[in-house]
Amino acid sequence: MNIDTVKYSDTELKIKDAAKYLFLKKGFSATTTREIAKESNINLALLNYYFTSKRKLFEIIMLETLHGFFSKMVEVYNDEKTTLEEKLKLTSSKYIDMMIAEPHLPTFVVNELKNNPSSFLKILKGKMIMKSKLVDQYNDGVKKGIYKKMEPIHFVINILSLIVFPFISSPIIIKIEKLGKNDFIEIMNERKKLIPKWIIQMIKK
Amino acid sequence: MNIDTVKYSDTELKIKDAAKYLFLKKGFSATTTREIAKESNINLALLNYYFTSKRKLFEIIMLETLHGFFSKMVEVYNDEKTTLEEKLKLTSSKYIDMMIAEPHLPTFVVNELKNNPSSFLKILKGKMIMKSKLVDQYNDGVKKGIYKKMEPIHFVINILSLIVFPFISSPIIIKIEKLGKNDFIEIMNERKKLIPKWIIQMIKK
DNA sequence: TTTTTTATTAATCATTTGTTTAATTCATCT
DNA sequence: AGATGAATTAAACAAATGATTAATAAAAAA
Repeated sequence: MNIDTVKYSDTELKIKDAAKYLFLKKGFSATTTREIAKESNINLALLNYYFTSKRKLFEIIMLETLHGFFSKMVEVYNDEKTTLEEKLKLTSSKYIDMMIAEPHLPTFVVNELKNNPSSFLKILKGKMIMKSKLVDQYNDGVKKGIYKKMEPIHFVINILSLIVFPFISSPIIIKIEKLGKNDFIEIMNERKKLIPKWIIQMIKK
Repeated sequence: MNIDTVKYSDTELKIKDAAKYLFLKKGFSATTTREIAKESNINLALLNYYFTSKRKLFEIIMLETLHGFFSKMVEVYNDEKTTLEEKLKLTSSKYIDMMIAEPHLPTFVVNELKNNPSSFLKILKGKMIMKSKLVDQYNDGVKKGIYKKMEPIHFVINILSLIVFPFISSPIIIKIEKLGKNDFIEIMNERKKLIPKWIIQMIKK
């Protein structure tokens, strides 16, 4: 059964939404089943009735969330029609929007992959990042002599770092700069245009 | 009482070490007092005898850890004698070494600052990052026309992103590239030299 | 040595927490 | 309407967990 096509009843969706909200915000251990029940306005027993256990419910949410997070990236990275620079603009823009909308997403993803790295494989079966069109295009640029040669892994790491890390460290940034939430969002929106430029400068000869 | 000069007895140190190990690895909620007792070979009651509560113990470890993490950065950033480029090399090198030695450190720091952002202020009283010598030197470069103008906050964010994020996402990198632990460390060591170059390229006109 | 304070231990308490049970309500089908 | 199965509920269970107690051992002070 495909992860996108699973159908859920009304109550199941209420539970899942509340659970996702809490799991993303506080993590697995710090979230109690009673909290989930309260947040979703359902009876405590329904959680186990529909999802068997807290752990199972968590697993479902985790896989869905990770899938959503990475599939978007892979889509953009493997687009045959766009140039390298366009791909950079698209990923920056899409991911920054995504994380503005769901601020707890990046820390959740990072924590879960730390606790359960192999779940990553379930998500990315066949979907390649290191053999993506983006990496091809970078390698082509190296051959043509317009880009500096470096291990493609650094190239990919750097893109993700510049996009994702500011959100992971948002509390620090907000404190250091004494920002409001909207100030922070504005700065992140600036980065949509800046990151592609920076990356290009980093690799250009 | 200064955070560096607090003295602890033998038993207290055993408890603190075990607790730090577990808290960094699994976080506050997922760590039980019985685990800490077992890991440190002390009687369960001694935890409360010396540290009153699990929460108090955690607070102590969190503050010490955050302090250690940021004070090193501030030191380097405010050194009057080193150039901007030297500061970049030094931070990259120091931080990458630090995180190779303590792989759980960055996620812990990030999670704790998310859960308790104001603890950051207790740590950084008076220690400035945005008004550091590093930022001064960058601004000077802009005035002299050798560096591109951008908000200094981006400059600081980018440095930290390139240094820290790869460690936070190490499980992903290891899976994607099918690396062993030592391969990963090698790649991170490469970055000690690369990151300063990248940053310079990003800001140079 | 005797006394007093400190450190350590095993046992226990009181909550919390994940899960289950048994009863009840609701919807669907005949 | 009555029967059948699914959905929902309140109550309870069992295990885990943070914390405390009261007794003992060790160390320090007298």
